[in-house]
Amino acid sequence: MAASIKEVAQRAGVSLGTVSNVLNRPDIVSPQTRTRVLEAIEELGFVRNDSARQLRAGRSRTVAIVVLDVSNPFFTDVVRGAEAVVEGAGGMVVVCNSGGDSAREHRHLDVLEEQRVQGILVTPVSDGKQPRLDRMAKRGIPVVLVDRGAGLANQCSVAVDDVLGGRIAAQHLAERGHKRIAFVGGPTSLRQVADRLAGAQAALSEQGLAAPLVVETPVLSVSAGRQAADEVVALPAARRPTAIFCANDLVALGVLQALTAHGLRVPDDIALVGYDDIEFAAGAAVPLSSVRQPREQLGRTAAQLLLEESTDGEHHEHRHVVFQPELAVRESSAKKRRGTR
Amino acid sequence: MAASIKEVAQRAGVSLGTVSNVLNRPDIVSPQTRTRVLEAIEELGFVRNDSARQLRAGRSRTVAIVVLDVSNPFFTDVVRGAEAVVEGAGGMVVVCNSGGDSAREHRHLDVLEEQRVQGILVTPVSDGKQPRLDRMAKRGIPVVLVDRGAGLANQCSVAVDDVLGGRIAAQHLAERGHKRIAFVGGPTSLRQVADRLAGAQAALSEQGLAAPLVVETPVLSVSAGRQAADEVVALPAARRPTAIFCANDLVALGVLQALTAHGLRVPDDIALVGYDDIEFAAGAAVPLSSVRQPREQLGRTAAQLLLEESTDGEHHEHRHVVFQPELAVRESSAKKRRGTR
DNA sequence: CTTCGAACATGAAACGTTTCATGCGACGGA
DNA sequence: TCCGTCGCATGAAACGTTTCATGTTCGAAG
Repeated sequence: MAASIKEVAQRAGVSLGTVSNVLNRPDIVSPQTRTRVLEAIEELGFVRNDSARQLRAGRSRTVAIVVLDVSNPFFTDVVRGAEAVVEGAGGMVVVCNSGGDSAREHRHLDVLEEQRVQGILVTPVSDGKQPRLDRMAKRGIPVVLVDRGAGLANQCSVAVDDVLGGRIAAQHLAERGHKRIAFVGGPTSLRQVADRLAGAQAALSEQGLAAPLVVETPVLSVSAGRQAADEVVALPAARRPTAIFCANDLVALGVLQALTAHGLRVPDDIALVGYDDIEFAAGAAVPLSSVRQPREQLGRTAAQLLLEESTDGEHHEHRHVVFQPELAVRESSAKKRRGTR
Repeated sequence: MAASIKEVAQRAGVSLGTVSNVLNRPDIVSPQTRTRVLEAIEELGFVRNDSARQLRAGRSRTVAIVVLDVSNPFFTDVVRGAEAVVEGAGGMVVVCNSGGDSAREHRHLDVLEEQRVQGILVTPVSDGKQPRLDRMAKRGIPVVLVDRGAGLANQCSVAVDDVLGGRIAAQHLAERGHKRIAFVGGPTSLRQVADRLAGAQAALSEQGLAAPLVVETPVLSVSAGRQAADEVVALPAARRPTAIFCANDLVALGVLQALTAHGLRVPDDIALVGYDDIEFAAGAAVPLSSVRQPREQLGRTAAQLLLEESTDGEHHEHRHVVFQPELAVRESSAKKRRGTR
């Protein structure tokens, strides 16, 4: 069905090698032959067979990114960043979705390995050691870890400093004059949640403030946030926090809704800071202050590291890049707290 | 670097063809030879070269999906649906992101064609005729259009009936006793918006109700919704609608925020229905009624049509499947309007 | 003891490229 | 006139599989 180089050669009345030259080094073939070949290609609707090309060449121009969840805006932004870099370098990105399922991740990696992709950006499902990935690294397939396992020896990695993020948020609230601050989010078994909490605790203790009241939620969702806020509201006024730092914007939105429903005003009665700066944070009823991660940047850098490693080959020095989050200050934490308490 | 079948054969002391048999039809090779080969594979860390396999076999087990926007939950759900079906059939899905950019779409399709993928699910950037896609169809690459161009002759397609969606929403509000209903959304040059509006208009006219007040927005966003709601609120009470149907949930959320800010209660003063049933619709301050599209189903069906076409080959009858949206009724439109006016 | 078939294993051909050493004119300089 | 070069085209080899017609061996049936 599909025409091959051979048929093109025949039709153009040239040899097979010449057609290949037209395709790959058009400058070394005479203009007239070239146009003749190009015409033949056009007429036959010839499309290069990438399998054959790759088989011969040994290398591919495809970079894969295996994400935990295609529907998570964090990853989609990372993907966009990676695309920008890879396409800029003439390559192509394919996105694979592990969906947090270890078996699917495994299957994806298998296939990608068989495809001999140029390299893989991956946020592995499990956080620990990765013999699988080590093996690939050893085999010469560049792997860059995204938002995971900074510090492993066999791969480059990019990540965002969640401890710092928690610190920034808490510091901001402290500067605004808040003394009783709560942390809402969970489960703390998630590294991200634990880090953000740790950062907040550290910042508060440095400022000489009391440790935050921690309201742990089972998941990071709007409704979990609402329930947690109900608990907070139920506290006697004297012990009620004047500010809440949420582990994530979904939780923060839930908290915001519940507070509003109870007649408490944000930020006057209780200030609020979220995390992730999702699209809805700025669009919330009270625009939400939120810790922003440089998501596209993360993807761009990951892709750059990958391409570097791909070029360097053998003697590549693995690097671990850690980005700093920053705070987007909006109305939910805008005002200075007047007076003490 | 990477071991080949030949080396495996050598190490296992068998012929090259036998190794291939172990890989592809393990049953026809004796257990002892098989284990010997498998051991060799293990020891050498052999990984099949898919390029060679595909070159020889001529066909691929990869299905591509080219989406308009990876960060749009609509598409990510479609992707998940397609993945379920394709992986169930032993294939693999790769996701490509055109980002609404025609040139990128083109490049993606080029590459996919070169890769000889099994088929392509695509929501083309431009809505009209697609000589490009026709060409692929002619060449025998199955293409299924997603949410576009139902009615074109050369491809299968799946879509959701937006006219019906608009109709359902308006009907629901009419049943709740609303007489003055507004439509907020735009630009109406978007087919989706126009269809939803048309459906709403049809339903209202059938019910003998006045045509809806149309507040056109420049885009479908939260802030556009807020602005539109400001306009509505500014109307004299006698002309103010008692219900608003929004072209999309983002707009509806904006409207909800603005109404609340103006002291109007939802649904008591004004009822609200959105479209898309995004995750935040149920989690909004007032849980939002919304027209839900069967997004995963869309992806599943698209993938099924693709696989069918792939199997049928020549004499395949293109099909156009249109799904019906349904209304998720929540608090924002829950109550019956008491009395007339 | 021969013959047949079953059960496996074998090796060469083919898939469509890219690459590279080689061929072939023509042209300019000695 | 001859040689060296330059510019371009050529064709065969190689990439790693799968497939298929062809061996080979062994045991059972005649």
